[in-house]
Amino acid sequence: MTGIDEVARATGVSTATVSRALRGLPNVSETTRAAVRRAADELGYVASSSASGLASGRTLAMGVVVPSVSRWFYTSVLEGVDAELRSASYDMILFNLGGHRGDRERVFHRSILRKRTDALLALCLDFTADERHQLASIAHPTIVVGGPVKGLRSVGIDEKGTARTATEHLIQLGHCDIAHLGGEDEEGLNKQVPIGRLHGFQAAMRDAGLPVRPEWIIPGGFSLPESRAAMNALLDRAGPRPTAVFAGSDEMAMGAILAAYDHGLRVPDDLSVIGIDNHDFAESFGLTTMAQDPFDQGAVAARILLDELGGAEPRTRSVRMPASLIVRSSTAAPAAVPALA
Amino acid sequence: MTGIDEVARATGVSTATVSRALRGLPNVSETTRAAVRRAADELGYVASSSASGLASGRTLAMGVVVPSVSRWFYTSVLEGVDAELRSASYDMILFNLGGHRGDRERVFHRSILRKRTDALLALCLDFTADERHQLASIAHPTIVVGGPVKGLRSVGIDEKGTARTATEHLIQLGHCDIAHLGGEDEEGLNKQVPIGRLHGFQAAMRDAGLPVRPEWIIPGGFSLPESRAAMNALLDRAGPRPTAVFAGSDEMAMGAILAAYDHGLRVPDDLSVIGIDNHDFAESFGLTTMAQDPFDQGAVAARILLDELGGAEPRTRSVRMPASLIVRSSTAAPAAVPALA
DNA sequence: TTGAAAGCGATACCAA
DNA sequence: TTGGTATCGCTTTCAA
Repeated sequence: MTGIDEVARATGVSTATVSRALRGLPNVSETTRAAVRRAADELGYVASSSASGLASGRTLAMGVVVPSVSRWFYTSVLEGVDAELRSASYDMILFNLGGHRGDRERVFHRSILRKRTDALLALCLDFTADERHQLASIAHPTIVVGGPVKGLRSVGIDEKGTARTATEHLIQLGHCDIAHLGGEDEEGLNKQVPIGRLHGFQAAMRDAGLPVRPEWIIPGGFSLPESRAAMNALLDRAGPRPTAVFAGSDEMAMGAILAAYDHGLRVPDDLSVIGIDNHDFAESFGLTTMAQDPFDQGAVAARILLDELGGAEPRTRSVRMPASLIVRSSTAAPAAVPALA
Repeated sequence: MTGIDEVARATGVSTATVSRALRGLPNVSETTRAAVRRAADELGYVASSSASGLASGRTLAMGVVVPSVSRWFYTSVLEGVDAELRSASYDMILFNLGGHRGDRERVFHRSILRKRTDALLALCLDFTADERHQLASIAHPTIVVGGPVKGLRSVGIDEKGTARTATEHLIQLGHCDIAHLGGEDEEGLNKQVPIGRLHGFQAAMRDAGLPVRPEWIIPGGFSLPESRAAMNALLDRAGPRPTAVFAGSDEMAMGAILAAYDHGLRVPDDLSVIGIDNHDFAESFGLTTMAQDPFDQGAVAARILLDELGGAEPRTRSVRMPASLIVRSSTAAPAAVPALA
């Protein structure tokens, strides 16, 4: 592998100058810089990340911690983070918790402390006191996407407000019997997200003077199959059925739609369904939803970290990103009751 | 940040011994090792990856190149790779090409040469001659998942054979008018995958003496929305309609199912649909499919690289992984024609 | 604008 | 089994 001294030799300058020239630092004559660049290209020289990391104290890599990589929201954020890192020539080190409980330790103890990364971006995680302490002690810029998280700034939508708007959409259409498909999330993930959505639902119902039936608040695990099963179970029960469902995510909403089909119900005629996300499949399903843009959220979060690594003043406040209603064909006024709007 | 010499001082041994003790190398008395471990824990010491990388020449990180992170197959492979890396205490550096054309250069020139990684695992990529040369010149263990790729070993299913089996399933049910929803992939991705599947389809049709109508071979871009649109276009056309569709992936198959619904067709009564993958949603869609296990494929590929990094003999041959038919409710005999089976 | 030389924090060889 | 020390390849003062 070509080393810096070979480039220096080829150019007739010192290694110090080569280093400066290649990194675009000032105080290098343009002629020298050009010569160095050419030589480096010809020799195929690229600085070793270990060596420069050791010498400079910066790895030019960002750690990204994800709960899993198989959910639309996470991968979309990842794409956004990636786009931003790319533009800054930063590499991404991906820590996938993927249900492996004990693995958090790997991230917090081994990797961060190993100085493999310059900063850390976490998705939808909740941190233990110990972990938060760990993070603080390293003076590593850190941020969370899909918050909020106690003691850390985050980037994300207003969970409660978004859920409220979704629910109000159904109420305005004239629905009174509304179920909520919620996302009971796994241990260690940020429970504030599903909880915020539940609270928004309850608040909207309360404000409209509508009853919230406990048995109509069912867990969908943020997944289509689980939601479909849960919704089917609800529809199987004797007694009155809801005329609408507010699902805490589009994937769950799709599960609800399929469950409606399973029961021979038409959407939106017999059952209205609204979700949150604007998932890639939402349009295909004709799904009315509260659209958010996780790509953007990831990009914004990454940009904040990069700016701070670049010397910018740390921003302490969280960033609230927008969410907006997109009406498609999965919601309509209930069959018997005329719309109020 | 705690350094190795602080641990050495605290323990009363040399840094050399600390290094050996912590890495589990032989020739360290158990008493010493225990003492060192304890001191390291107390001080919160973890070796700097830059420093050890520089000194040892190994980064304990693997580069993983993905075309994008928003397709089920890729993320599933990623989970498998991750599981294997985790067990070996390797970190994952994720290079997401994500449609950013020029970005391949980043991977092949900057990152690999920068020695940020010890090995490289690529998903469904096709390499240019230059890139292949680049890879070879670094003596970096490399492998591809979702091949085959000229000049590189790969891990993947028998594309053609799998497609043939899928098509034969439809033929055995009595279908003669079969369309193929194919995956015209993007530039730079491995075209062998969609091409292999197309060839398998054609071969099965030919062997059965069935005609292949060019206008019934339509591109679905490996995506649900695109496939739904393409399928809708096909169903819109005047003239005879196919009674069955072989989709090159489950996501495309789902698009076909939704298109059938768009046209008021019932599945499987009016249209049978089969896919490839056994996607997370396949069961919910009642989709008959050729199941493959990308998680496993990723794990196997990662294991091969890790073994070689551990000193194992390089394996030169590609690995063929299994795929098997799962019959669900999206396929049945055509309405008019009785099943042959 | 450039060069010389001192680290950065581990690893690995050679002695002991 | 352990310690001393050269070394990995670059960055970064400090001088020139």
